[in-house]
Amino acid sequence: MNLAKTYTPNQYEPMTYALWETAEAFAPTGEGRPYGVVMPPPNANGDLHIGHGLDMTLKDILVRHRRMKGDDAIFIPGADHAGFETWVVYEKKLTKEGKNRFDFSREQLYAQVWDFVAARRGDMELQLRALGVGASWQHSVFTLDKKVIDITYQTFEKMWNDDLIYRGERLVNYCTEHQTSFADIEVEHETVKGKLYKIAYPLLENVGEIIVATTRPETMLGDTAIAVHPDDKRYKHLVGSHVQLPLIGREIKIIADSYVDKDFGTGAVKVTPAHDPNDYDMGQRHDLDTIQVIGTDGHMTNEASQFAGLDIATARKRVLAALEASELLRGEEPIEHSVAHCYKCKTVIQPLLMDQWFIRTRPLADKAIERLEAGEIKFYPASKKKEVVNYLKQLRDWNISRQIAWGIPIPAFVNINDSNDWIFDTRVEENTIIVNGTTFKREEDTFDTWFSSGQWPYVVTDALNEGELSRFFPTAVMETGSDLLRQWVSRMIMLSVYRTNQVPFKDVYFHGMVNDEHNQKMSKSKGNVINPMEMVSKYGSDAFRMGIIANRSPAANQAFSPSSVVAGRNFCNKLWNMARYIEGKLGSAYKFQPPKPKTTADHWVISELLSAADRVTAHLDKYRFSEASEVVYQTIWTSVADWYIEASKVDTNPDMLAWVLDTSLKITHPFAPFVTETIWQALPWYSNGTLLTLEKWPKPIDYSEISAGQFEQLQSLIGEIRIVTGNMPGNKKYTLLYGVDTLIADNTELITHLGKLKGAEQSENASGVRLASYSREAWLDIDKSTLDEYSSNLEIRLSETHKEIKRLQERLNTPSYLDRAPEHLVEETRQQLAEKEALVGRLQAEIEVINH
RNA sequence: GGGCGCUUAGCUCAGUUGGCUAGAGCAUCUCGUUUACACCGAGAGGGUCGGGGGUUCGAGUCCCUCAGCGCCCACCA
Repeated sequence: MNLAKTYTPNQYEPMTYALWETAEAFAPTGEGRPYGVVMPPPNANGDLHIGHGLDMTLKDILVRHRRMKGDDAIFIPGADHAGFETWVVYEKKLTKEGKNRFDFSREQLYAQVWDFVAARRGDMELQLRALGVGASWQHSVFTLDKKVIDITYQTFEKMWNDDLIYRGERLVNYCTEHQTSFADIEVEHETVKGKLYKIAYPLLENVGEIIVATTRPETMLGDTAIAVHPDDKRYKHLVGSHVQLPLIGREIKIIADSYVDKDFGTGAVKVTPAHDPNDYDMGQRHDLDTIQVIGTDGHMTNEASQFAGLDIATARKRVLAALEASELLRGEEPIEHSVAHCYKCKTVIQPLLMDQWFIRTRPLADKAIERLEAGEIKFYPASKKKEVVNYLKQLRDWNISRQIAWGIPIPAFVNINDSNDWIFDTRVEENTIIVNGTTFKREEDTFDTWFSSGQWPYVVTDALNEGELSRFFPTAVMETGSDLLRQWVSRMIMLSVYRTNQVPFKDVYFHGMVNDEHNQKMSKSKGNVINPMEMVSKYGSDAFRMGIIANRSPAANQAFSPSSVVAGRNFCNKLWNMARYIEGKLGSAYKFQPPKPKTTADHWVISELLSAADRVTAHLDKYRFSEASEVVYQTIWTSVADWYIEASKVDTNPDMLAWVLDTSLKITHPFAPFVTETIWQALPWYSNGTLLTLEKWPKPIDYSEISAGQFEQLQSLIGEIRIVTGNMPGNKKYTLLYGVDTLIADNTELITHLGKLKGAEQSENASGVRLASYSREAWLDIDKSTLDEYSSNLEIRLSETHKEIKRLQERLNTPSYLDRAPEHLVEETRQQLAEKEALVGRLQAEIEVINH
């Protein structure tokens, strides 16, 4: 025997993967319809989390299935430099070593992080292999590979020339902790409890004061106006006059702007264009000065006069104290409001005025919306399409500058004598360049990671250069987490339409978040994080794969249930043992031959397996992963193991057994690649130097539907026998007695075995329990003492059957049902009624026999 | 403030365009060690599909409404 008693995954998985990899089994063949899937590149510096486990499994199932169906299939892997994410990790490391980013040049930092990531990248890739991800490793792309940078630069240049890029001073989201700006989407808004302070500003031309309300008193130092609503009667007469800015003494104007809400606070608002987006907009409208009082280090600037150098929190306290001392603080009240935070360190985001690079998104978004509305991409679930469109409709310009070293440098240089004179140039390794006699200095910032990742599908397939993999663009499907809908998917669509005039993928499937087993979000602080690699080493990769896709629907945040992984583990063992049984029956000298079905079970199992193969394909083509794996699980366990293998013990057909296992392995392979390949390799009549993963999906073979139907009749007879004898104590065995019945007569051994009977005999005058659900005559020779218990059971069945008959009759007596329901349903109802009526007859006869 | 989604067996969830006795895994109970498998086999119990109303011949499925829960978006100082 080549197969051990129990399947121990850890023992086989690495070897099996090595076999695939050595054979380059996951490289595209160039034959068949191209089916390309790109991997959302995992962070090269990180470990895979449970979400990756789901994400990778889903894509791997699709690709393996399509490959077996004969497509030219490829799963293109990648690794992400994860700009900001990795930068944060590396900066922590520097801090631990007592250093900081200012100790090094940009080049030095870049080189250090490169080495840091290179050392870790292999771990992530090993973990992907452990999950059984069948990726074409020779085509792996790192997000800082030359070809990625080249295309990113091309796109930037094209946008520059198309006037889609601009550099400008704008209010950006800035994290003073990480000292970099963020795109709007990278900022988390959180409702916090704060205070609304009321501050009096003395009027200059008039007597009295005007009171404003603010949650950020320290920014008053940078106020350049007071705004009121133009229709506000309370203040109308003051518009155009001036107030004196407390603590600073600056004279500022009162302006009218319809942005102001008359009913909020005092109806008057201080305007700080340098530190608030709305104020910035008002500043633009009214041509106000911008005075920056908070610096990029999170401390007050020199503009803050006596508060200069203080951090924000201290400045706030001091400002409030100073106002109080001047008797200008007119109260405070608690308020709940939404505040932007850094998604990584939770520091409050400062809106700061900075020179940054922006993409004009409107033209890009509009084109993307056109394509989406034309239905060029199918969304699973469909509701997500609206979400993307809505997002694109309100999208504002995209800040792509990041003040970190770990990323793709922005290829732009500025004239050292004219800060508005920028040129595009890719010589980013130079600090300065001379063009036409003028010296230009390099931009220090790098690109937002999502600017390059947003180009991923056409970059990795070399679609712009008509490379080796360009036939896979647009890719077949993008499968990713619904959290990336805006951040990534929307940008891929925009950028792809812009660069290639094509949508980047035909389908998008979103999976949801994987929560813990009590449906709580996994988090380090809660301590409920489940590590996929631990699950893999405990239960096996296949078990994990089957467990994590079970009972899951698209885009829903759902619990991870370890019991499903246990079920997956048990399933793998079941399959393994089925193979062991068949191995024992066939022997190692067996030569594979096309099967000739003989028994009813043979015909039936062919029909079951072929139907399962079709249903799996139909489900997977619609991304119904749970349903597809459910078909495999039930077919293998119930139809094949419980029915067919048991039946085959009575009448063994070696070629059938070999075909049944062959087909079972094939339909299971996309879901549980390791155990199926391991079995395939262990059985010489299959492997013979081949790989299961490169085998084709099962093809139909001939069988008789009539014979298959006869097996179903036998199943219902056996089912009835089991119902009668199922819960009876002891080992007493009964004999089946039957009338003239060739089906039973031809299958007495089968019925005896599966029904655990003493035997089956033909009898003219049978007595005992008549098996009511079998349409012809069959009895069990049950003795009087057990009959009584059974007869109460019969009464229940009789009354239930009467109820069903009543229901069916009511339906058939409803004229509108007969008129409006489809013909075949009405016919079905009639047949059911006839069957139930016949059953009632048999049940009544049985009860009479027992009672006499 | 806006948008989306969820509520089905003790637990975690399926249920494809409305079709008739609502399914799975795990858990529970009974019986069973038949030489592939106790990570097993056979059988059983358990749900008025969150409440209410409507459309329809027919509703877990479509519509309205109420209640509870969750997620996402958002520049009210």
